[in-house]
Amino acid sequence: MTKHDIPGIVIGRLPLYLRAIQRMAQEGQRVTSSQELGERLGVSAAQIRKDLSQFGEFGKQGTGYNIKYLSAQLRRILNLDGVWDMAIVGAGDVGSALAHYQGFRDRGFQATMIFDKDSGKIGTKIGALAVQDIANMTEIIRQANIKVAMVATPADHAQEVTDQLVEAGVKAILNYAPIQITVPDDVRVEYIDPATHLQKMSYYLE
Amino acid sequence: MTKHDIPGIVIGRLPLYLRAIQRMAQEGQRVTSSQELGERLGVSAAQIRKDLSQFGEFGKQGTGYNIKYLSAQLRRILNLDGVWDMAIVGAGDVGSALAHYQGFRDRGFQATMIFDKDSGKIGTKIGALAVQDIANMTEIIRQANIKVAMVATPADHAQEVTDQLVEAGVKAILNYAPIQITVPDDVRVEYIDPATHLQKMSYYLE
DNA sequence: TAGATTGTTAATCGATTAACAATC
DNA sequence: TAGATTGTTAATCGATTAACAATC
Repeated sequence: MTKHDIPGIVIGRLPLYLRAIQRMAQEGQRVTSSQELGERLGVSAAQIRKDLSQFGEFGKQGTGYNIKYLSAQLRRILNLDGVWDMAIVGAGDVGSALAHYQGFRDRGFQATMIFDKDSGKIGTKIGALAVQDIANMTEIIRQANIKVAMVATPADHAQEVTDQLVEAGVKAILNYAPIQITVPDDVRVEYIDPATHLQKMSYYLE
Repeated sequence: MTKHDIPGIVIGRLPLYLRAIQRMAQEGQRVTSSQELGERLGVSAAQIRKDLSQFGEFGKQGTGYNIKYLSAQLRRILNLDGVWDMAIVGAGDVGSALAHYQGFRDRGFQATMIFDKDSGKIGTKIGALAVQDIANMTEIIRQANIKVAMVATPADHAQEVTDQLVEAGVKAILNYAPIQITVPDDVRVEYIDPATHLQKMSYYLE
């Protein structure tokens, strides 16, 4: 089984399944079914069973899925057994909010460094992180063996910063800049752009 | 033509097309083709032509699409001719970053109010906005005829806050809380959860 | 006119769902 | 045992792509 045997659209749903069952666990629930999970998430029970069956047999006929077990399996599949260190590029409002955000840790990630090019910001602290000079970024990231980064610069610097991250060995980039960026085949990019989400919805307004 | 004749997946791509051609316009370009646009966005030329053809004929054989014209048409289709006022719920780091964010305006939205329940925050200013008491939210939003809101509360308050927004007449919600929320059929919800994006990518790491 | 590119149809591809035997 | 629910297959549904006549 290579990574590419499984459609990306299936992989994209696994984190949603994980989030939902972790919440169920928090609420003290021990077992769930594809039906219950599907209702919570607004997807069909058949789809959940089919998705999970791509990776193994995690349920039991008649009773459903043990939540702790399924949670552990999903974390294993998604490479979330440890915690991935992340770099943040850009110490504006978005980068700052990301540096403060406490929610990553429980879900397998933590920001360990933040970079900016503004000399007025370099050296200041954002939460627990001191802003570092972007001029040294490539070397520092490579040294620390960081594989995950979040880009929170203005659009017109995003590609340049991305090139440096790739050069430094980063393999997964979460891009907050409202622009498409180009990377080699072995690097993944995901996008977060609130305005595009809002525009999707405004179509249906009025 | 009702709104539901056109697949949501097509609507979801229009903002990306718009973003790309607005950038082209900014760079002084006057005309583009489905091929060029597709290369920029990593989608096929055929898909772009097919998507656009759902709404009309915007191009010219032999030459392509006039950027200003296509941009205006997309804005019209997406209901972006004016500026939609938005409410922000939750004045933590995320709400605060959203309140400061200058990028919405050019893309058809602006935050005009922010609410929190913390009496220590109520009355303080975040950018141009004074934090208001969430206890008065429903009334204030209804009064102002606000149709769009962003939820930036902790997960365990997101549903409660959503119910109030719906009650106040909001029809589009961008939810930053890492939890699925339930709304009536005539209300749209989009989700932003950086951790799920990161988890999608970690599957491919190592 | 020759070259380029659209809008659209038909073919292909892929994803979702329904159904059910297996079995806890 | 009877009831419930899985994992999986086949059928359905929907989205993408290829191809090309129309035409700028």
